[in-house]
Amino acid sequence: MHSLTNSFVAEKLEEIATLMRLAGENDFKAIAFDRAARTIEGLQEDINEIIEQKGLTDIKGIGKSIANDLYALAETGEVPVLTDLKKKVPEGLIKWLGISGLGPKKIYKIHKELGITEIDELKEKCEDGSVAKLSGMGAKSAEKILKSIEWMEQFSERCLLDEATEVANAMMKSLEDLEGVEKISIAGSLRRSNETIGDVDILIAANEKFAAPIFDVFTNHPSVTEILGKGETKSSVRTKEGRQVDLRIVKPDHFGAALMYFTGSKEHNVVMRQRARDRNMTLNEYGLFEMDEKGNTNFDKPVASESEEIIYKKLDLNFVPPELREDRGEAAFFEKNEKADLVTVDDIRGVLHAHSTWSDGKKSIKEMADACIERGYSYLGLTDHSRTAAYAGGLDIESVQKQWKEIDAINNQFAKDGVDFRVFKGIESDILQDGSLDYPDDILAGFDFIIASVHASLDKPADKMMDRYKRTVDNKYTTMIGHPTSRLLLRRGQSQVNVNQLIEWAAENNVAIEINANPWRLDMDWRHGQKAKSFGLMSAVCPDAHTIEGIDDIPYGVAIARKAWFESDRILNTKSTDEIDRWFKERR
DNA sequence: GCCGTTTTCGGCCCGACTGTTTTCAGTCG
Repeated sequence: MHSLTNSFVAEKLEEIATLMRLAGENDFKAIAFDRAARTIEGLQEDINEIIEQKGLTDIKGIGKSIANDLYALAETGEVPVLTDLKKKVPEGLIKWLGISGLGPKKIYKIHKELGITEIDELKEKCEDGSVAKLSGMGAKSAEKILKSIEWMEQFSERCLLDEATEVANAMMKSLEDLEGVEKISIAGSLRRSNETIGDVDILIAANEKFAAPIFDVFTNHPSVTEILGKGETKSSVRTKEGRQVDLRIVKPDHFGAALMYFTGSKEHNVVMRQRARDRNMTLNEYGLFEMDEKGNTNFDKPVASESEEIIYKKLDLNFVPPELREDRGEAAFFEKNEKADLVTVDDIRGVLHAHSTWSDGKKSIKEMADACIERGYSYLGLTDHSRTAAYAGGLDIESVQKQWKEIDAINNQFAKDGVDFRVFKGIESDILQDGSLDYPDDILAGFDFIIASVHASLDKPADKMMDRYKRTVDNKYTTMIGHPTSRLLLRRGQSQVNVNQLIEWAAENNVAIEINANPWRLDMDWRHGQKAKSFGLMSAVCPDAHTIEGIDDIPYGVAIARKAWFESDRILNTKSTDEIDRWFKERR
């Protein structure tokens, strides 16, 4: 039997869905695989156990056929249906999906009729007019494809949360005070705080007569390099960063419905529309409308439309925070509960996980501490690299002891000056090959807290990786696990880690798992939030700061913590200095 | 491919926009 991780299985199912679409199969079939992928990704139980107990078909969305595919995957390491699809659909075509304006149907058609599989070939066929000659295509389509390929070659399809936030804020600033703008909001995946963002969506409530001048300001914004489309209700631009920004202007009466609609997620919207239908109503971007027995709808008089709160209310739900709109149990939760008490940026009282010039940080301990004070934080949990991380200037035992003296001196000086601030002695200890920490016990005992992170041998198979983590979590000196999967978004995949299992072990041992707030990481992944919640797992929003600016990544981590359903009392660095000091001491 | 107190077969959420079309398919949120 092959040991699998839930995310690996989800990836396979997603791959099948993508290839099915490209192969021109019934789209509903592909949707079924997509659904199954998402379900397994969000599953709290270990997929291996479910497979062992032959319990896959008990899961909603997984029938006989997909179950058998997964039993085969566990037994042989391969899914027959995927192997077949790979023979049928050339790998090169998957990249074509990134070309805007090209979907699976057209890709399949072009591939079949022109016999090409690579983007370079597609470019040629667009240039020589072959693509334009195909039925349903034309000169404009070919030109659009060429432009989109050009863009793809220059920029990546998606960007990190910090870049999207900056692009959006710059645009919002130039729009929010314009005449006629009654309401303005970011929508889409950025409002939901996804870890990576494709397009930036902005929604404005304004009366029609103001729309044209607002769109003019938008398309003439200094950061705009290309206008992709300009209509009466929607315009799209490309910025110099390579991001697409969509602006929609709706009537003030429709703002709530439109905001809900454009915030998504698609999956959340589907559930909300289904909910509307169950109540003899229909929901679209203009509002929630009554349906009579014959299924006719009176679109002139919405039941609700002006605010999200009232629409949710009419659907018998309390307000669902945007971060949670992913169809992962939010409907069931907000049917019963008024709110989820999610952690906020203002709740964060201290900075845990930061580096100094002692290892690979750019600033001294004192400079980092001062920067924390300036930002209103009460403590700094300093965690330079441990000795095995030689590439990052990891500290040998002698250096550790010297650093402790420096920290003591700094804390004493703060006390003398009447500054209410404390530097905690921490370390980001490498998790060694065998799962042990990087110093002997007598040294480990001298730290206030220890973050244990994997920095080497990232490609070990899942069971080896989990053996390592088991030993680390069992070590009484481990306070927290750092960036559990070692992923770098858009750059490097994740290690084979059974995060569900890790959460159980950590919660049982009173070990926290950090949410690394660096936009490249945002690891642990928010998709494990429900599991973490049900086991009462503690976390901390950690900037992993190597510079002063790095501290300011904390809001991205808070966004992910919210998306992972963390209340403030399960986030360590919402505690006061005394409280967290006590927690560090008492947890052992 | 999945699912079911309207269904074991026939649906599967909804609308705008675009480019190609004389009525619509494909794409995109």
